Amino acid sequence: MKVPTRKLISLTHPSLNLWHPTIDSFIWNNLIRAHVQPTHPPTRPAHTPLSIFLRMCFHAVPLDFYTFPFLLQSIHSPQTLQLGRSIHSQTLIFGFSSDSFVQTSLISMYTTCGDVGSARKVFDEMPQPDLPSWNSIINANVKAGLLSVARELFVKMPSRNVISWSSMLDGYVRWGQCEEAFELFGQMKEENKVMPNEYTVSILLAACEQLGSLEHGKWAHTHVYKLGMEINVVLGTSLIEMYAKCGSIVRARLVFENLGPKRDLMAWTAMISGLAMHGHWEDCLSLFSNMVETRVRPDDITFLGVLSACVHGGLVSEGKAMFERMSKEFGISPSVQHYGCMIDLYGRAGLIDEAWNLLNTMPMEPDVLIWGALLSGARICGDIETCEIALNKIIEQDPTNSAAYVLLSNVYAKMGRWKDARHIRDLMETKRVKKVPGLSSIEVDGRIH
DNA sequence: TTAGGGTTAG
Repeated sequence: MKVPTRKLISLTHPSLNLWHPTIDSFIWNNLIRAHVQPTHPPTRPAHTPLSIFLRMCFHAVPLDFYTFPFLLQSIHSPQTLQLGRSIHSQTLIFGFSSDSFVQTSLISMYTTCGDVGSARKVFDEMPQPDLPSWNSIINANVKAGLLSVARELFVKMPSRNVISWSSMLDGYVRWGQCEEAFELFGQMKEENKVMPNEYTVSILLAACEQLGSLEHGKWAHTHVYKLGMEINVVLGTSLIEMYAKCGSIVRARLVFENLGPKRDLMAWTAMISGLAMHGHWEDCLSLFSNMVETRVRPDDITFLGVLSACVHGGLVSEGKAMFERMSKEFGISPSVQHYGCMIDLYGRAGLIDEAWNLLNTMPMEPDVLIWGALLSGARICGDIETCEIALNKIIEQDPTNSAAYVLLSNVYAKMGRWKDARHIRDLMETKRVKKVPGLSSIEVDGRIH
């Protein structure tokens, strides 16, 4: 049946006042879809999926079975949960609530909003859930860490495909139960009904990475060949990561080289971070240059790798240059971690003034790691005043950090400030007595300052 | 010509 077309009322929607005389559901659905996907570079569009949907209703364009799955894709954070609920009720009003595509979209919407309970309600109301719905509800429980519920559903489902197995495996790996993951993978192979794919192996590699076990990693890698899989960029990135984290930078590099022109931002970044992790700062920096030459744009994570290589190599001027290029050349505003790297870099080089200068320009509140980096720099070059300030900040932000109390008390002793030293010792005693969670740090801070 | 489950860097 042909969907009837509707005239667009131009006045109500200036920028949708296309010269087309008619616009039908198909176009409206795709207009919604187009607005769900983020644009490059990010813009502030004049319309949102919701506003388009509302106008669609206003113009009495008939909704169809595609409309809600698209619209629901725009709800993907806990902040938008209320809106998601309203859309859910609209599916009931418009009579699409018993469509399995709409229902699965609702389950996944509630999952991304962190509301497993509602996801489960939708699922439980389905008389005959199909495979995507089962997979979707398993995924909801996996994301929420409800592994036993996920497993229960996994066992109960009438049929399983590779996604079902991968989701369950992912749950175990995600929540640190790697042994269970390997066991389940064994079961998957034993049953031999469903073949593992690139997704499955990626998850398995994440498990190896978590265990830091090169043996497991090599074993998983052999599966890639046994299964006749092509190493795509995602799988390649997982392999690079795994080898780097399991201690074999040589194997990581080999995988990286074999990826050839398929290399994307993720693959480059994994290799760059791996080299940084292994202290190969020269290779790391030259790889970064290659990346830029290849016209792959680095992002904030890439720079974390590059900067940490500079920290480990003690490359102050290179680090400084990279830090500047990051915002000037690539438009990436440094995060607290980037500042942390730089302050660490300056600190280790004994450039406490430089570290202070940078710290003072930070647009965000320096965190414990920043103060910690400044502290270790100050300790190296014996800048006792900076030590005192940093330690007070650390205690202020992390009142349970007993090492900081001891250090601060020592600092005061060294400065001859015996009263202050005593005071910090007392404070620590008090803290030990009142080791009750919820005792606010303000009490402690109040006495320090 | 449009739709719903799973993977990668910290």
